[in-house]
Amino acid sequence: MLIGELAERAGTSTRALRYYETHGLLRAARSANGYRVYAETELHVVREIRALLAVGFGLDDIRPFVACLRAGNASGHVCPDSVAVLRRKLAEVDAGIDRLHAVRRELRDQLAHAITHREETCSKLRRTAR
Amino acid sequence: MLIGELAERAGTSTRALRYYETHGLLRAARSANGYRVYAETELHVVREIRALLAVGFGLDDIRPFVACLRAGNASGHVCPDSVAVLRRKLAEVDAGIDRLHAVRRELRDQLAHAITHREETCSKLRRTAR
DNA sequence: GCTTGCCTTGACGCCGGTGACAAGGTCTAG
DNA sequence: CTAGACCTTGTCACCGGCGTCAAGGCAAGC
Repeated sequence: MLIGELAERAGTSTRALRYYETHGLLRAARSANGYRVYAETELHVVREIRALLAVGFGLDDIRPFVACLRAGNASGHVCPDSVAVLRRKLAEVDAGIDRLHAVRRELRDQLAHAITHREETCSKLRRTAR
Repeated sequence: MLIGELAERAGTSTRALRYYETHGLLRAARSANGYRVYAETELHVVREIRALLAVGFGLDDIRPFVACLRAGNASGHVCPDSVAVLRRKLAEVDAGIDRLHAVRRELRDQLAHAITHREETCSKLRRTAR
């Protein structure tokens, strides 16, 4: 399987595949003419990568999952390193949610304040605008 | 007030202030030698900018708030354009929270699945690891 | 042999808000 | 006169996951 076919089957671009390779996530043999030749299993690897990227993982986070797949597991999630990353990401997501809630509160307060004081303050603005 | 003093009083860097100026947020007169000379009011502008950046706004989002301040309002939040941005940002934050919740659910499920299948699948990994 | 379509590496662009550095002008105190 | 503490513009670097173009090699059908 050449890079174009893999890209199409995985629903991504050749550029992305080469990028994953330079970052140690994908493996390819080389044919006599220098073309990358992929094993069938790499398709699963690429799909794992894409799925995790879509969830918001970085390439570094994904590395353990790929290693887990290569170790012969049906899922990349079952190895200790993967689980550790999953836990860490879960904590990060929780932190992100908290932060967004704080921002949301502040935005709502500012919005409420803005609407309350709209009459008095914007009368001045309306006068200057005309 | 020169740029160094404004930077220190606002708790930021001269680099940032020049950046804000190139993006149309800050205004400065020039003295005979070419130095930027800031009016006292620019301090409030810079503080508004920093506060909004800290909440997660981009410079483009901040522009209406600065305009609102310059129009003579005590707060940059009270003008229609600012309120529109606040509403939009609030919606964005809500969307972000929803997305993170979805991610969180998925992570939790994958984590649960990984732990459930740890025994059967990782026995193979442990054997290869040794 | 020519075209077409695949493949290769290399390198720049993006987005946003700076940090950091270069090479110079200016002002003030000693 | 000089040191040093300001100021100026301009440029590169960063982060991440690619898109995109450049310039070229290789395979296959006509």
